Amino acid sequence: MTTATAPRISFKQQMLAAREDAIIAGVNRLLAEKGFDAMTVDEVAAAVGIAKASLYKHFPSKEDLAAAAMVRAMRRAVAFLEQVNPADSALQKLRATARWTMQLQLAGEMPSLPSQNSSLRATLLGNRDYMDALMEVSDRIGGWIEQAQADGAVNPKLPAIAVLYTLYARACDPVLEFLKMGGQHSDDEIVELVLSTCFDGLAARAA
Amino acid sequence: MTTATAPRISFKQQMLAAREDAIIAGVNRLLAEKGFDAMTVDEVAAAVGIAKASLYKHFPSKEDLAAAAMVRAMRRAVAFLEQVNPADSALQKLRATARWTMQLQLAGEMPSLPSQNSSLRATLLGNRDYMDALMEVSDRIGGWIEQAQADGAVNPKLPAIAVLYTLYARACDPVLEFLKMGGQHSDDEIVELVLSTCFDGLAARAA
DNA sequence: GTCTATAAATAGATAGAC
DNA sequence: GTCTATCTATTTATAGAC
Repeated sequence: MTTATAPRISFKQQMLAAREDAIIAGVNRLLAEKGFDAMTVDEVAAAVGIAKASLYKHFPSKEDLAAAAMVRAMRRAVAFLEQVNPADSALQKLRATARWTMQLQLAGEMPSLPSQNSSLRATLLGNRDYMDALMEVSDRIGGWIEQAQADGAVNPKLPAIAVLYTLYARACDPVLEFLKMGGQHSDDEIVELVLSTCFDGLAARAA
Repeated sequence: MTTATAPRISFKQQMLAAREDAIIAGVNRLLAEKGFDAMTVDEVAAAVGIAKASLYKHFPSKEDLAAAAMVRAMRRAVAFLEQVNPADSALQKLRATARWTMQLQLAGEMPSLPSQNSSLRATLLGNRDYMDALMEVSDRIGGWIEQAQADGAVNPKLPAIAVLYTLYARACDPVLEFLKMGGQHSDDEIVELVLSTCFDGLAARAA
């Protein structure tokens, strides 16, 4: 068989994958720092230490570049959700997930949501990998939300979809950046403060 | 005296002000729709129905254009705060204010916060009119927050500045847009849902 | 695949006639 | 002040040598 040649191919592929990982990591950081519109391909090339033309050998356009970063971010989210302690309550799982996203944001690694009329949005809606990962994330978190509502840990009167959107929005909450800039609190304190305020709001019973 | 000529001058000035108001209104809407980076001066000119060069007779740069819109938005906020019912409790005043900002956002008239590393940010920090209005807004709301905490209507253990930032952030909360896109709720329902969730979180006592 | 050099398109800003 | 036409710089994207 070809057992002797397989490692060579795999090695090349690993090198390629490693290079592309470095590119995507740079894109991810720039997306978190300044957003898609303000990010330039030149900056990406400079950040990775590669020529701009080489970037275009890997990704056909700026939007595909950003989409690749968003796909990686989504898959990392799936990977996080898969390793959450199954013994935890649904509420604990939700809190752990929200905490993770907030820590990511404070670390400057959370690409901003394409909530605006960005050209990136249409690209993502047509990206199978992204949409699949997004669905996987939404399904898992959605299940926990329903369970938490059944437990009475989250207000059952809230539409589950509204709770899901709220958790997505908190992952990009500018309050984190504001408080960090204030310099009065540690990152952990900021996260716990926003986390508590968020979940206290979700837990409240209707009057 | 010149009482006879004064109306003519005033009329011209009114025309000028009206034109500039139209420009700023267009900028405000575009800022709300796509943000500063994605907004182009050509779009502004097209929206107002004026030549691009004419725009530059009124405002020296794109950033000054956006800054003018942000100043108007801030002054409108001051005007709103000044007409809030003084008989209301501090909590009611805060709720009314947050409700107003959310309604503005759903109406597509809330310019996004310059929270990112936008070049607009430095411009605003150096803009006296903007900073004055921002301080006025922060002082008024900050006073209500402290009063609401004294009343026990807002958790006194939360730093007042964190509450203030939270209210600013809710004015741009993408949850509103998400829920609106879902099409399951009216604008009023969306506002009340997010508003309640927000203030329930702020009201909760520490364990 | 990576590079340098360059094309092609766009955006911010200006010139100059009216 | 408003317009058309243009400039200049930037940006996305590509050509072609190695």
